[in-house]
Amino acid sequence: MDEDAFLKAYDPTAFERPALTVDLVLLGLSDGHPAVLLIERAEHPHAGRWALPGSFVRPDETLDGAAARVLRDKAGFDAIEAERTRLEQLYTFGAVDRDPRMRIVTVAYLALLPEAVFAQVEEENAALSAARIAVSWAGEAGGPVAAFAVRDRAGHEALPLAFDHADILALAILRLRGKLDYSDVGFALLPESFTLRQLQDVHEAILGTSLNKPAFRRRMLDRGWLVPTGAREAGTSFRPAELYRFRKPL
Amino acid sequence: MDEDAFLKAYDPTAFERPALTVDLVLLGLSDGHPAVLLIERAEHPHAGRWALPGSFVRPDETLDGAAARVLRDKAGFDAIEAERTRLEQLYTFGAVDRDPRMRIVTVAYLALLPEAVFAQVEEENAALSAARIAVSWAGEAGGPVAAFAVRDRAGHEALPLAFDHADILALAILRLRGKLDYSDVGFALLPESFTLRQLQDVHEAILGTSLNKPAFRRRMLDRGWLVPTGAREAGTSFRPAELYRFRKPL
DNA sequence: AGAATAGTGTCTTTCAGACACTATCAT
DNA sequence: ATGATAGTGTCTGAAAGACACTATTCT
Repeated sequence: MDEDAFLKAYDPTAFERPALTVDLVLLGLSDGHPAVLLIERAEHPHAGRWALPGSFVRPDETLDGAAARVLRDKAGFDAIEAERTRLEQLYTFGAVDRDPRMRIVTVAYLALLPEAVFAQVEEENAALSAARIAVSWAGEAGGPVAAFAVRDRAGHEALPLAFDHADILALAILRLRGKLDYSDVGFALLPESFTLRQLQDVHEAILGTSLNKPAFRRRMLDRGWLVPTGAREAGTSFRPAELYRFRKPL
Repeated sequence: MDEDAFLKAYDPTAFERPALTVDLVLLGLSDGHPAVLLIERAEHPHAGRWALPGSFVRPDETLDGAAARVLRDKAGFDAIEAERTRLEQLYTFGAVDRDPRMRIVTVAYLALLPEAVFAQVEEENAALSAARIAVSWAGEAGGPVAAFAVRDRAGHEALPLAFDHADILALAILRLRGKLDYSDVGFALLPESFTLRQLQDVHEAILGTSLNKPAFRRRMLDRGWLVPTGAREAGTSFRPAELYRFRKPL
């Protein structure tokens, strides 16, 4: 049986196709802690639960294109912000019953938002809320991830996520953690200029561990990706730290 | 505009959906070199070109399930072999014009086959051929990958790949390379028992570099994943190397 | 001056690369 | 014995962890 015979036997127009969507994990920092932008579902299925922003993929757009459209239409990014935001494909989720309405396969994307953008989007877009992420460290090899509402975290109650979006979120954190050390993702969450302490805090928040200060500074400075701005932190009641800017390696 | 309004506006049953397929990158070693199993397309589109084995995703199966089905039906794996083979999702390709017939989005999977399985499948399944992979190292950051027929490599002419399958193959090699150092993928290509030299050869073939022998041995043995079998290599005209078995870390 | 954090000097340990050396097997 | 590869001992240098120390700014 060769491929063409197979294609005839399974003529796609004659059979039902799964629906295809994209879902976006929009990560940022809220109070120095990792957080994600979520939409509260108003109607069922999963009414009252929180979902990642997403959309169906149209026949005439790429997957990346669909993800970029969600960024504009559902997260309210303007063209410039959307252009600047780097969307990275994360994984494709295809469990048969992941949506109770019908068979839907979703391609998950991950984007890291600078603190200012993250806060602004959450403020301007009433449909979106920032939810702090809490990671359970059961097995050290990447346990389950729970999301908490960043505003209503007095009781530390978990925000219920819709569909399999908790799995998607967990994978996003793991991906981020894996790339933290050898890529420039650590800078994507920070504003234009930042201190080394802020950078270290971001790394520690994502990794869930504490890092050695001199070693961290050495590694970061030796890479040559940091340019001192000459300016210093303002508004502290102690010695202000020097501000650095991230410059992509040549 | 909230999600439900959006869902109403884009009722998926009212609009055309992309078709969804899975494609498998079945990697193995041929003569110590990385190779992939390909199917020569008999009819157009892309007649005469070589394609990764794949299939449409059925409504009642997961993506992983569809990939496993291709392994059995198109690659001719029996149930036991298919069970043993670990399929890993690689990436989802969604360019609008990647297939000339219609809009098809494909989820690519990667599997590593032990030498014996690789050779056996190629021999028994007339539709499949092993093609050696050649990697161009233009930019050091992962340049284009070309596939050569392993049998007809006298002239070193590139095998033309169908659709965007060259891109898929290139990404598979990059993924493999990235995981080689911190995972156990290096063992998946080797037979049950193997020498440290064979293991090093596999690593060098995938990385495209030569490695330091004492350092390599130290790293591998210190990980505690290797168990000496007590037996030794046979059939050499020199000192036979000790054979090791891979044991998963506890 | 005191408090609080920024930033550095240095010792130790760990580990990869390099190189030379010894060990062992077939012929 | 010879040839060829397996396998190891050891030196060196690079880099991380630990710790203590100095520096700087605000109140």
